Amino acid sequence: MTKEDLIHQIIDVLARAGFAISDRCNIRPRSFDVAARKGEILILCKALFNIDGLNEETAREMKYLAEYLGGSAIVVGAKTRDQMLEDSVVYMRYDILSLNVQTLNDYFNENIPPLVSAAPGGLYVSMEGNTLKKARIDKSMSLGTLATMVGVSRRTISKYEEEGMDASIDVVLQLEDIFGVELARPINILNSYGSRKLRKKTESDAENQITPVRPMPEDLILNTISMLGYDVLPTTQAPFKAISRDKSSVILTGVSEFNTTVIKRAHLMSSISCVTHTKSVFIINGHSKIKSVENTVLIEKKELDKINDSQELLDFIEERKENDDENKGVF
Amino acid sequence: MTKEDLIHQIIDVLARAGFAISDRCNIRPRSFDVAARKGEILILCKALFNIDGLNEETAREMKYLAEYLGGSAIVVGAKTRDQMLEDSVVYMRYDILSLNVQTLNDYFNENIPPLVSAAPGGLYVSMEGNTLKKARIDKSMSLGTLATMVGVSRRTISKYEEEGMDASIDVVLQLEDIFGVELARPINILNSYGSRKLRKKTESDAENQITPVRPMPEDLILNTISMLGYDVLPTTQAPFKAISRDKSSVILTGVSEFNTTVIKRAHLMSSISCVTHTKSVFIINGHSKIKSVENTVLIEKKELDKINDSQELLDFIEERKENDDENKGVF
DNA sequence: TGTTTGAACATCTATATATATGTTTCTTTA
DNA sequence: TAAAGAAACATATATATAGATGTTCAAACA
Repeated sequence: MTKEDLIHQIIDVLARAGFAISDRCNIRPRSFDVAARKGEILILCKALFNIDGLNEETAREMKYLAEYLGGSAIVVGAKTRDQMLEDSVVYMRYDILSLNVQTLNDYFNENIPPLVSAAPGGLYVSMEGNTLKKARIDKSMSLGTLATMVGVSRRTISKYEEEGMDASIDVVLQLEDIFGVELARPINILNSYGSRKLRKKTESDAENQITPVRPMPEDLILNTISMLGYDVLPTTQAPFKAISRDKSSVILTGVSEFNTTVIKRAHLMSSISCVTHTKSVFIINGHSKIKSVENTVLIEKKELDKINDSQELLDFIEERKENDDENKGVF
Repeated sequence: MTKEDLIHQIIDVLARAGFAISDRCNIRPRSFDVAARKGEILILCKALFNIDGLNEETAREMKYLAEYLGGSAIVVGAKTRDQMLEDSVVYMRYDILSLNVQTLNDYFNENIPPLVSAAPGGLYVSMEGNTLKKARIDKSMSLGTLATMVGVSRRTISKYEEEGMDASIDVVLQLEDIFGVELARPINILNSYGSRKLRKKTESDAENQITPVRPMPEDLILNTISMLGYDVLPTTQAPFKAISRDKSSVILTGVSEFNTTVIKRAHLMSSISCVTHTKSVFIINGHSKIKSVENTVLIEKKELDKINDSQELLDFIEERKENDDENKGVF
């Protein structure tokens, strides 16, 4: 089968589904091969015998055109690397959904959407987490019991339920068998959100818009520092909570209650601040038993609230550091 | 060798190179393991026995921290998948440069930068294109001759010279042998621009800033349309030059001289515009022998210049289409 | 100070992608 | 209209990455 045959098959499938189909795009440079419309549905379709032949620039252009024309970009092909594309499986190429003619036909003429997507590691099925959880609880089954039954870890079942992980095909079949309900989430060819990663990003964006995150006490403190005239750059995986900077200085900024780990963190921050040539401050939400750890200055929230601008903060830091040096010496 | 051993070795290497080294970061969540400074150089370093263990979020955080602290993020490890990391080779993991301890030591203590990078397809070396071209021309050798000598295609040699492609190791060795000059471009661990793809993007950005692209006649015509009040979205791989849209309509917009392919293009645009529910216009830079092709309206640049706003353009299109329908009928 | 919880790592597997190039097909030029 | 030139395609190869999970070690909790 050549690309030529492919195009004829694609046109045949879409025509039978009632699509109006444009002439073939034979002009170079080209991205898609045909456009097709049925009602509100517009498809820009590229045919490639080997879907790996799609190149990045072409993919970008197809997405771009689809966006501005209000349609969907897809690739229809026959093989990838050394194997044929499987029926009912979708593949992603530069974030463009790719499938074979049979799967296209099932979708538009038989009303059977694909259920399986190819991803690094193999073929996976996306499940309805709520349905699974409900079914499991209805049968009063624990995570552990179910996990053992289908041969995966407890953590994995838990992730299926919160839709944080796709499952392999045999696991889904077993689960559907156990509960007698459909769990597989059909894949919409027309508005594909691409990979799970992109899907997650899109979803969390949507969630953020709906339910504004309730600010934590620590965020309020960072906000206070920001009010003093600092750029506050929050971190998620560092020994400090943020990097605060203004024109003249950069400050590693820790924030927390006073607990046993504060001193450990403050030590580490001191060490890092020496190397990074920054200042180091730890804001304590509540009472602090000590005033500084090496060159990390500990400031209680009450004290911070009395400070009005960045210069006052710098003065406060310098003063406390000097006093402490006199009292305790440098470690 | 464990991660523990690795960290000690890294610290040893950096200490011998005269770096000041921070305490180890043992606190969770963590991204980097140690920070190290020497003069203006600041390194955030993570140790991983298997560099594949780096996860995306950690990589993002390391780049973020490095950027705001004015330093470089690197991963030092020992293996990837089932093989050891090779000496003098750098690997990319989520766009963070990764290497083994030996390569790190060569760089900072022996002043030997790595030359080879791992990429899909194998190991590659980046060459100085100008040096190669100069050497080849000095020996008055043609692309074809040289290509045959090292066993690659003419096109490939050409791409090496314009630095659009990296070469495999044996090719570089042969070339250096033939010309007796060093061609390999040393890799800077500290400001790595990541993959070739990223590098190209950065370079072309820089070029665009320095030498503003001279506008082509076709761009000027698109500009004219933009002046009429349209959003003009240029395309690079479509049978039309742009999609122009305002509040009420979307227009597939072709632009070129009048030549033999114009009619072919206009036909295709007509077909696509039917399917995409858009209008279709072809601006002719010069004289046009015909006024329309199916529902694609051909407009000479002179005519376009007389039009003052988007409504006038729409009227013009409708009028010409109707006239033509009467004269020639719909194809 | 144990105990529990969860992050970090190492590891396995199969897919996705970048480099490289020969062949085919379209476009342009003489 | 034929020849030259340029895309597009198919394909080979090895790396990069996502899903999945057991083990280890640090944090949080009682």
